Amino acid sequence: MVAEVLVEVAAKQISQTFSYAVPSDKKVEVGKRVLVPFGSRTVEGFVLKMEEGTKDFSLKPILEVIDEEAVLNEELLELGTYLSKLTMCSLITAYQAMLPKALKAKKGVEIAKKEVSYISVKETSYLPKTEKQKELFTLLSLGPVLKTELKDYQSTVKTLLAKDILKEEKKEVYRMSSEVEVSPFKPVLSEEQKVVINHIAQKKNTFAPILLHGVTGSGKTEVYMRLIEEVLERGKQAIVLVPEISLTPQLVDTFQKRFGNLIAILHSRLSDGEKYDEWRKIVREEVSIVIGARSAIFAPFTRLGIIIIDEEHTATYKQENNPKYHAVTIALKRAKKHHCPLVLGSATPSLESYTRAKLGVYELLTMKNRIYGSLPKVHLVDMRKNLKEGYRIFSKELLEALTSCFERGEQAILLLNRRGYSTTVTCHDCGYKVICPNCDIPLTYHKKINAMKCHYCNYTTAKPRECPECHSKHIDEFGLGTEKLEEEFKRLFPTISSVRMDVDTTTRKGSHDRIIHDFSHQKYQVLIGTQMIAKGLDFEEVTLVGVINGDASLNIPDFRSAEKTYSLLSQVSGRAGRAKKEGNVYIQGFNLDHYSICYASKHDYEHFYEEEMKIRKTLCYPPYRNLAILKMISMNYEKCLEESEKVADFLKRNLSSSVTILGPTVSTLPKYKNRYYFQILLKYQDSKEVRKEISFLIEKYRSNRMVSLDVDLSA
DNA sequence: AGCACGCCGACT
DNA sequence: GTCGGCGTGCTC
Repeated sequence: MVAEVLVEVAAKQISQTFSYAVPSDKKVEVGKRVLVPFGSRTVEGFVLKMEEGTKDFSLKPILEVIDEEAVLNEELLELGTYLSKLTMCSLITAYQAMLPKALKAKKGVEIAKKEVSYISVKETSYLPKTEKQKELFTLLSLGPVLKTELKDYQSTVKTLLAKDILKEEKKEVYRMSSEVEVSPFKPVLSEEQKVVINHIAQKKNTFAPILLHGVTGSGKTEVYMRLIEEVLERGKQAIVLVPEISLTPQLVDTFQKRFGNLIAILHSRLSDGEKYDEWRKIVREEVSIVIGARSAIFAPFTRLGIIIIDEEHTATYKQENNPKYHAVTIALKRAKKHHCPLVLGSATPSLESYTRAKLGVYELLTMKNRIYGSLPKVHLVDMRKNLKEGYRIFSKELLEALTSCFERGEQAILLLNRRGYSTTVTCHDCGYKVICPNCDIPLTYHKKINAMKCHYCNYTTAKPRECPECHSKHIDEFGLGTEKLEEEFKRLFPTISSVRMDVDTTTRKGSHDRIIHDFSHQKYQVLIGTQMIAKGLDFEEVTLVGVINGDASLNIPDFRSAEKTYSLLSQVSGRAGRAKKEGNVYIQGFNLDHYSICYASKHDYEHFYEEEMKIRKTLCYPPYRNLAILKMISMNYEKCLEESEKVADFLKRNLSSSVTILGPTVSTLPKYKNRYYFQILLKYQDSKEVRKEISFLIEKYRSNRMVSLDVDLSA
């Protein structure tokens, strides 16, 4: 037998397999990982094919089979080829991206099953001799006991084990076996929910992509759960994607109360061992539901009955490193394969999805009303006016609203999408700004650690006492971050308890959960945070949301900045007044006339969509055109620019005039970790010629050590 | 990606 | 004359 092996070597290399002889004593199978000699070293790889016969006796043999069971089943093998073609990455990169770390083909990564030992009596006729032995046998009389629970009898156990009177049995345990209590309670469905559920349930065993446009608080989670119940009844399985699961512990909680331990959970905050265990629960079909972030779309279920993508518009569904795929694209592929519905849920659908729904590519289902009460009232607060009156961080309006909110004993959320204490450290006299030596962007001052940090590469350095340029002592912090906002809040409301949630306060595992748990149990009256507090949280007692610098996100140079602003404001507004009490939202800013803010304040998605689509059309941006971003990366600035120009020239010469080629220009992040970034933007309709030329370029730059080329086809 | 092979500059 | 610089190309 000959096995075709895709070796783990060369992330850049094209998808080429190598043939190896299969030793007769080894259980080589397609989809398993094997160890093979490769050049002068030994590498891991995936078996992709098995063929009869060995004409070529010069073939090297497979050295070792790593897996007992294949890690890539037939569907995943096929999905990998799709992924590599879609994103123009190598096949090996595709497969590695689909698997948890423990199952990737990579040497040095060894993550084992977790086992515990149970002690039980083997020789029942044995009569305990000592006092210690008698005690031990009483403990064991009820059945096997965990070895770790017999610490006081360690030596006794050891002796009796050696004498073959006791026996030790190892049992595999999952690192995340949470005993959850299933609650039989199910809420009464609203009319809207019933319509949606019935409609989607009819689509069983059919490929049916559906956009579920439901306002915040309209009860999408309950819809998902009812649909899944129906799927499980038919013996099928479900994948639920959420933006970042550690930020949505409430959704996980709700699901666990309904489905108990039928759920596997996959997200970035799990340890490698935990991910491995969750993955195996799926493979062994011990669970029927997966809730997870982006990569959970590759969960190896074989009888998928539904795929649900919550908060479909979220940017985290797009992977930013290779392979640069969008989870929705993969979901469509899998739903088609399994003949099942794909539900994309959002209060603020992406323009791409909404357009597809309008064109009939997706079916559009709408939920316009909240289960309880109505949408909150949104107040736009002009900070120019407030500044003149001496209100700097908190406006007069927001201060009054906060005061009365606290008087009523209700909770509030304050959003500022900027972490740290201040945005920059600047010299008053010469204007010098402290920048990151690796990324050339201003460093952010963090008061708690009394240091400045780069928010991109995490470079940290002490704050200078004087200006490094002109030696003036007047060097100080400018701008506002959550750390300072919290400090200012505490100064203004010394008796009100508050908690801050951003990257800096949630580095430890479980700290998200703790903050959210404590806030929902009224331990704090105010939650202050960055955008991570905007999504999916459901706090009944929150009646007030304040957004500081609500227009700041409009200034980022991204064609989606208006869309992101609209959705961020809608999402965070949606946190207010989710129970019976009325909610109020205050959005502070300097540029509140912008249509994204106006329409967000009126909860008017339809008009926002129309307005934004006009701009996308004029500027030839998605969904009217496809985008490809080519990035040239090098440590050497001149070389980087030079090669970028060559690439742009090449594209201009070889692509038809229907493709718009912009650049090269410096990237949105011109320097990162000491590497320079130039980019070329392609706007096109037909992807065939674009893909052809880009694949030529990828091949060309594959071996270039000076400059590397990075391609994003799903921007 | 590694790692060898290979062809040119500064040294014991 | 050698040691080592890193450019080029191959790995079943």
